[in-house]
Amino acid sequence: MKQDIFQAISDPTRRAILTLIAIQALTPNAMAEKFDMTRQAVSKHIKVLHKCELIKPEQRGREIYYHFNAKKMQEFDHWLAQFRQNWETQFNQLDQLLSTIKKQK
Amino acid sequence: MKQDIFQAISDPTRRAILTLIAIQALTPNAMAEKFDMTRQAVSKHIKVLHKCELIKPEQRGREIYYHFNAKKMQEFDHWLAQFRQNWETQFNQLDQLLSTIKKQK
DNA sequence: TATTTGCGCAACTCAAAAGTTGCACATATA
DNA sequence: TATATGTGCAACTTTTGAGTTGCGCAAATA
Repeated sequence: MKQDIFQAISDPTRRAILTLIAIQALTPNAMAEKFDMTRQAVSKHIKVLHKCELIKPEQRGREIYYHFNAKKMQEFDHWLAQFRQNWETQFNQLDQLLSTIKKQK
Repeated sequence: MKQDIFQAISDPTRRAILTLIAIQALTPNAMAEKFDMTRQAVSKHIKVLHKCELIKPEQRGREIYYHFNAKKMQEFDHWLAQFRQNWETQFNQLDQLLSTIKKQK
């Protein structure tokens, strides 16, 4: 199994988990109650998120609270940076204009 | 097949395609030359990217130039926005402090 | 100590997705 | 017109991943 952050967020359940624990750390059982699936299924999603370090466990007795890891989430932000100029400047429109000119000649 | 931008971005080849065409529109053949796989395999990735509108085709004779659609990529940026406060403020540290206090009592 | 509870791990099933080969079709070019 | 080229589509195989059931272990509780 890959442990890639992009693969990790491709699943809707895992994105929901991240949204939940970004507000408050939760245990696997607490998460499972929110979704219509078994604890083990949620546990598998946690495993994926943990492997790629998007979440961090904190053991408290027999319970494990999973925390959101903002630092890792920033990697998405960095990856997106390469595309920012494509929407922050008129680059796109310029590109399209050039294409139109090429087509016409 | 889903046509979800998160699912589309989860594949490394598709991310590479996006990086390539964000700079310059390319034909499927031109893309396939960059990767160690058949044209048909690349074509399938293009189909996924096209379905979720991360890329836009432009027919020129028998060739098809695929353009990067920055507008769609912004949806990813917007999703990420919900987590920005988690790294832009001291929210995390505060959360950890509260947890520590809870543990101690 | 015995029982309950919270959790992770392993084996399994089933569905989805990645990649291949082969084909059809339209546009170029000889 | 005949041939080469660029592309998409369909059928197929193989791999991956989501979800289930069953188990074992450690911590809490009676």
